[in-house]
Amino acid sequence: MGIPNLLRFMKPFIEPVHIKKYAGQRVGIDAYSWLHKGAYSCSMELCMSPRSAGARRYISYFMHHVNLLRHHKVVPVVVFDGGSMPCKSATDEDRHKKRELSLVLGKEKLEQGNTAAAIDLFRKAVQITPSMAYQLIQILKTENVEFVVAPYEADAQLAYLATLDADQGGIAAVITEDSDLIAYGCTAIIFKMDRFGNGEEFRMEKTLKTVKDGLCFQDFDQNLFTGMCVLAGCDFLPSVPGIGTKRAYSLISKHKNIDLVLSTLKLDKRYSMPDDYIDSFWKTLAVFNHARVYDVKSKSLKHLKPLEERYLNYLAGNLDILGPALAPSMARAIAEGRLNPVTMETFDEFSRTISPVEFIDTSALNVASQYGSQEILTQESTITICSSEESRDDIAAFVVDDITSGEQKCNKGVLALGKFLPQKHSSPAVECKEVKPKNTPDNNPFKKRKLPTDQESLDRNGVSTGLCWPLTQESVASIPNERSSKRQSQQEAIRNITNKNKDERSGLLKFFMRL
DNA sequence: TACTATCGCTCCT
DNA sequence: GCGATAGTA
Repeated sequence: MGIPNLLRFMKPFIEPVHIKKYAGQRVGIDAYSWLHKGAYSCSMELCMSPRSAGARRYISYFMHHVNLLRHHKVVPVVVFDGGSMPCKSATDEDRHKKRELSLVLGKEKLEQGNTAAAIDLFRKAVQITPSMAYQLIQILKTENVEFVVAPYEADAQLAYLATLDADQGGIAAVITEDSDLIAYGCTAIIFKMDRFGNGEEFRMEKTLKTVKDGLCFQDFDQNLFTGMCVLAGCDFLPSVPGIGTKRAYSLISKHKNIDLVLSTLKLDKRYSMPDDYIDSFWKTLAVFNHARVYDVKSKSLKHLKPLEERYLNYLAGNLDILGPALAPSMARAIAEGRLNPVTMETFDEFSRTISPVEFIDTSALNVASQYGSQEILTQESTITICSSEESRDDIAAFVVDDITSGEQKCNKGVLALGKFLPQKHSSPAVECKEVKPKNTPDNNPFKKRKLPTDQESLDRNGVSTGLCWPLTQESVASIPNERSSKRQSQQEAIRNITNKNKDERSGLLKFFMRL
């Protein structure tokens, strides 16, 4: 997903960093990145028994990283994606079917005793659901970790927070795996952060100043830079075939004017630019520049950057392409994690809060007994609960894994998280009612990373992870909306087969024109 | 030759 | 996302 190849292209401007560099500062986290990685470690449980303790290991993964940050005196600010409308485009169905297929095949392999193959398939079937995000939010609340649910894209929200001062709720950098943050003009981004806090840092300001490896962005401003990204292809608009990061850079570098680049490209016989490409291009650029975000201070929706007059004219006053405005009370309820942005239902009506005790009790201890050991994460350390004979009902044996030194020390005493110690009578795995799918209005513009489409998918926490706009069915079909460009091309192949006559971009035009 | 497109593999414990 | 490689202007 994001801009294909952008990270590789920007490699000369990306430097190693350790999270401790941001000690004393606030750093934003793209929740999806860590949820996704965490879910990888328990994909089988999420598929086979989503309500089991093991299926919540993704929370352990997430909290380990949160506590790593806190250990280094970094203040984490977790940002979640908003939801999406229930659009049933062909691509969604394809994607959904693929996941279903992976699930079915995975179960088959498991029955046949081929666990390795089954796990491989379960990894392809697993998805991040609103329920998973909500359960994480409960833990974040009890751990006093600041979080916000973006009205639409988490990326835009993070880029916005990066423009604010810390006393306004701003952040000094963003931790993500998504190259879109670069296109949004985010000032400092940490990619590929590992469990020790090592990552790779991109700084926009530095990039626009430095000349390196034959790349020079000195004549670029933020708009040209974002234009280059859009030109290279993004989730909202595929690139003109044959144009990737390098040619996009060359074109912008040569003309230093987007209008000129587009008209040159249109006249270039080597490429075939769709008729509506230029129109779509400007609207996509408008999204990257002015997406709707939530402002914590004023508790209302704002634009990432104030709207320029030319866009106002261009969009003819219709700003819904940036995501429709929401009533402040609703925007706030979503941002604070009280309202499911997919269904617009109150979470509390349907989901039960999981207390940290229950969480650790089930996910750490039960898993420990099943798998040998389980990590519990505190602000200071990673504590491994062992399922050895030493473990008793009331006090578990644990190993403190010092985050800084990497040393393992056997320890049976002081636990910063005394409350996480198991209760004498371990409670059964928490039953969490899933959010019921409800008839959601078609104009619900949310992102569809977490959209349950039927009861079956709910039962296994299944949802798709694509991007979704307030689109008509046909327009949705035209937008590549997967995180991976591979899937994107697969979808396109399928789409071409299932609907040969459809110009894949006509839908996007309809989308823009409809609004 | 330079670049884009595509494939298979890897993320997790 | 990465590296390797196939395809193309």
